[in-house]
Amino acid sequence: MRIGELSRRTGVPVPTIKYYVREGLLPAGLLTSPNQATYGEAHERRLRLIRALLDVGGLKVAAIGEVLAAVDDPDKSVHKVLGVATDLLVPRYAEGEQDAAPDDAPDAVLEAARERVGELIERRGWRIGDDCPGRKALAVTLATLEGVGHGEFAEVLDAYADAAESLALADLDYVATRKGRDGLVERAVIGTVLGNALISALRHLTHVDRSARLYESGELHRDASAAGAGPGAGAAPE
Amino acid sequence: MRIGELSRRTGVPVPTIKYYVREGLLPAGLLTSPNQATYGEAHERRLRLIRALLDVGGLKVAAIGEVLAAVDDPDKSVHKVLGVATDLLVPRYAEGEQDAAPDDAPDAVLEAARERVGELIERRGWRIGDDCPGRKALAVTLATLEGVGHGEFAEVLDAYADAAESLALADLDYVATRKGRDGLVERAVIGTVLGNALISALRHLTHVDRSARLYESGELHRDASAAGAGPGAGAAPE
DNA sequence: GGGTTATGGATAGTGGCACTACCCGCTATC
DNA sequence: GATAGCGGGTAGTGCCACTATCCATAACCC
Repeated sequence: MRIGELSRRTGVPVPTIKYYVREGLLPAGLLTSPNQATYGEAHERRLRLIRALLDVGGLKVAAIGEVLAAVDDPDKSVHKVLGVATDLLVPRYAEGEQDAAPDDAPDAVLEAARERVGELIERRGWRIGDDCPGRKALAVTLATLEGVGHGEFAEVLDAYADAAESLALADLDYVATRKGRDGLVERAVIGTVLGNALISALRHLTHVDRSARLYESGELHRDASAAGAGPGAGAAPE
Repeated sequence: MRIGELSRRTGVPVPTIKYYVREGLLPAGLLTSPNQATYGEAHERRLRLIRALLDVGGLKVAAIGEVLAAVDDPDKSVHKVLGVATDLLVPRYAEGEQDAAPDDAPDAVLEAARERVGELIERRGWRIGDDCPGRKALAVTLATLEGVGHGEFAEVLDAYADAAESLALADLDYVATRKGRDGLVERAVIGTVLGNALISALRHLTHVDRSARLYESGELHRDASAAGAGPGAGAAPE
């Protein structure tokens, strides 16, 4: 097929497809003459994957490029590709994140949180390297909780870790059914990214359900004139 | 305190604080003279909350404005505020999301996914309105899975739902310890947003652990020269 | 075979968003 | 009284995911 049909099939505009090719997300079409190329089913799959990672996964184009480059590199071990892939999915709290009170305590809170993360990992027996970005991501989250005065929320950490382990088991059921490296890696990427979207949506639903049961008598969420919340401005708290 | 100290305490630049005030996220300081104002501890808390929702929660400024406006509106019931808050956290798949093949099937896949979501909700006995955005969010995710050729992943849906229910229980333990409306609502918001970040980070860690156990003998994640993945370009798949 | 449409390739521009710079006249502080 | 900080406003910045435009050529359609 040519680019027009690829565009029609996937709903991605032609210029956008060209853009993805330029960015290295999508391999160029196979040239049949100096200025004519054809695209195969692999291109279509790849394109849909890109859109999934972009729209549902919320990854940015550059990150997708890195993930796909790792996936396409046959020299990388499964473990390493999975490492790259999952690393890219964790929001990259660049360097100086958090409030970082310059004179008070630069990041003593963060350091304490890191420690707690280490304890958790040890308690769980997880095999995780010292500079795995997930450690920092979790520590930043815990530190942020402290920062907003909700450090107690961390008490549910173990319940969350239980849930995460159940999810990992479920993911494994899916991923490990494939034997070939490529299919396996793709499943892992999909599982990680879309799995996050899945759990997030499900959490939303369970929260709505809980809220309905507890704080509202008969009315259902969004049945009446619920939400809406006029043009969001003019807050007047405290 | 004046704006400079507020800035120093939270690490947020003064112009940014002014920007938040302009956007209605943060109430203005109390004027003591025509051009002099003081800020209290409530401002500091609010500011930290804004940064948490922004940096860790990934909400955009406008969405934060809506959430806070709802939180600050004493006329809104707990259930409604929670509805607004959790709604804003679900990525707003605007309208025409997904691939949307224009001639093939406009969104038959999406419709089928919606149906499956309905069945799940019924099966679970969740009390959720028909136009709750979470339904769509979940349906979009399922449809996307189909689109990338991984519809089978939806088989783990029930396992995910189990996990989501456990998490909801844990959240409840935390939220319901507060009785006053305001504290309760804030806990709910925090729990929803930061809880997502928490579970996402924990999932990352469990995946790294699983990956290490399964696909690598002794080496630990990121111990050696793992990731890195040079300038992401020049992919050559298929 | 001649006109319309689509294509590959490239450069430049757009729109959204979260800030950030700059300026003014005034005020707190040393 | 000098210096630094402040409230308030407008305009600009940097990043990012596209999108527009152009060109010469190729495909398709009668």
